[in-house]
Amino acid sequence: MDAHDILTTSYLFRDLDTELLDIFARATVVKRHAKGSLLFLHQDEATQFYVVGSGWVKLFRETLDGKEAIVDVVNAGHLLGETAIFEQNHYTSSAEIVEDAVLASLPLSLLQEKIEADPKLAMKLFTAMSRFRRQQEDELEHRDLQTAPQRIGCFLLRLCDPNHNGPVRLNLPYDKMLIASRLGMKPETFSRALNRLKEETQIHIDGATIEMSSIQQLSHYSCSACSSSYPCQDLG
Amino acid sequence: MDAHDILTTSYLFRDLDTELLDIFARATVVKRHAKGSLLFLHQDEATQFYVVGSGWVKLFRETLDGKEAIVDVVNAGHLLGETAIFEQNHYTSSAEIVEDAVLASLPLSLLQEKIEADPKLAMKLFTAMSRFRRQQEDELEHRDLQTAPQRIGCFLLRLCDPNHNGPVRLNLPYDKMLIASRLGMKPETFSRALNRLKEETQIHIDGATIEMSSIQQLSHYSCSACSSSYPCQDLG
DNA sequence: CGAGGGTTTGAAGTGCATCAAATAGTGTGG
DNA sequence: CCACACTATTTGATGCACTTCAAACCCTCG
Repeated sequence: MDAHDILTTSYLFRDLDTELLDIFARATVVKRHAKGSLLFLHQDEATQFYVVGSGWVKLFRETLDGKEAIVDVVNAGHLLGETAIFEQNHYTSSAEIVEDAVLASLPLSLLQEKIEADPKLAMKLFTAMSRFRRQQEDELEHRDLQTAPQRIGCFLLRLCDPNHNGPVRLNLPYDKMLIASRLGMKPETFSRALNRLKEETQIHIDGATIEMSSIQQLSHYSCSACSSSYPCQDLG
Repeated sequence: MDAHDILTTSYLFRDLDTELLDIFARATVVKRHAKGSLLFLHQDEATQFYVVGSGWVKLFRETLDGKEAIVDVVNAGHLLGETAIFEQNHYTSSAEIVEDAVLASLPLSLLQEKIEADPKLAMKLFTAMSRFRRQQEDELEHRDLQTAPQRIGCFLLRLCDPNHNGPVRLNLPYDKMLIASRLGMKPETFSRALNRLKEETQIHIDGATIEMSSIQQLSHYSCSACSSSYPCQDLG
């Protein structure tokens, strides 16, 4: 995958004028990152932002007493660190590679310059930020109103293609431990909640493989405790 | 308070070119809203956005089974409904007046038109969105990592002037019931947590009045369980 | 004064966390 | 290919924080 390919997986760079896209592509460095490596730290000085080409990256913050809160876990097509533009060039969270990843890195200064010059690009970044904001609101609502098994159900639904009909079979995208903290629970709770979900919805779970006879089986269970109805995820 | 006055309480319109500000001011309608009235509903078609001149407005969402999650409770200087621009002109939450309010209302179409034309205005909106996004991240972290009394302490700290030295005396800005759900807890829990906070920090509470000998008294207690150190709030 | 909501208090329940230990998986060197 | 070391996951027992349900108290406002 070259710079072009990775950039255009992100909404921000899709459908951009060829010249502008080329400018970004030429300023891009594509690099492989091993699982476990740290990309940047909360409150570090920021010069680069990233587009995920493949793999998974965890965004998190730590308190003084060593506890960590996960902000998000993202994969291909997502932006990392771009918000530092609006925060005096400091990252707003730490980022760690949790599954071997290929990342495109670009200078923040270039993004800053171009969004000020190109309203179309600015609107795209607005859309991306807005989408993330909405996701955060959903997340907050879920923590308030959904039970642990419902949150897992919701997480699984977001892995599905909402237009798919009939039986679904899917794999958990990363460690159960990580999914647990992504959903704001402990590994033990996750394990038990998954069992409860299995009992209460009749879906089939074997290790990291999930099978269900239909999406409705889950959405009925999880989405009743949410203000938006399925599919609630970002499309496109 | 006329349109100009209200608009310039918001970061979005402050330091704007006089001509542009005038265009917005002429399109503004200022209206008084009584406590209890609904401003708009989640997923309603949106044509207007608002700037709060005075009073308090609750942003919330409801699930099918009647539970509600509070997104935010805002006062003077805050924007309402402006994000509908990026959501196909639909509001992303409901809004209810919780303390008699004066609101300036403006057409979304005008905002849309002007941010596409004026990069400076666009950058201001970016800053406002970014600030809100950060606040949401903090909120999520707090729900994860802080206890109920710590969250109340954090809430109180955000009502203080961080540069103030010595004894502080302040009033709760709205109903305890509402503060409770703003912080994601039940009224009973709030009441008990407030007592616990009193015991554990030696601050003085009488009805809606809070007194403490210094800000440190609280920040030491609440901010130890948070990734950002006091003052964590948005300045300016 | 009395009605009605806001607030507090008490008693009991629920869900998730914690601590501890067993089990399953994975990768390593022999 | 096996045994070991190490990590991920599961299970059990117990504890704590917040919720729920119920009732009292308080405050305000007609």
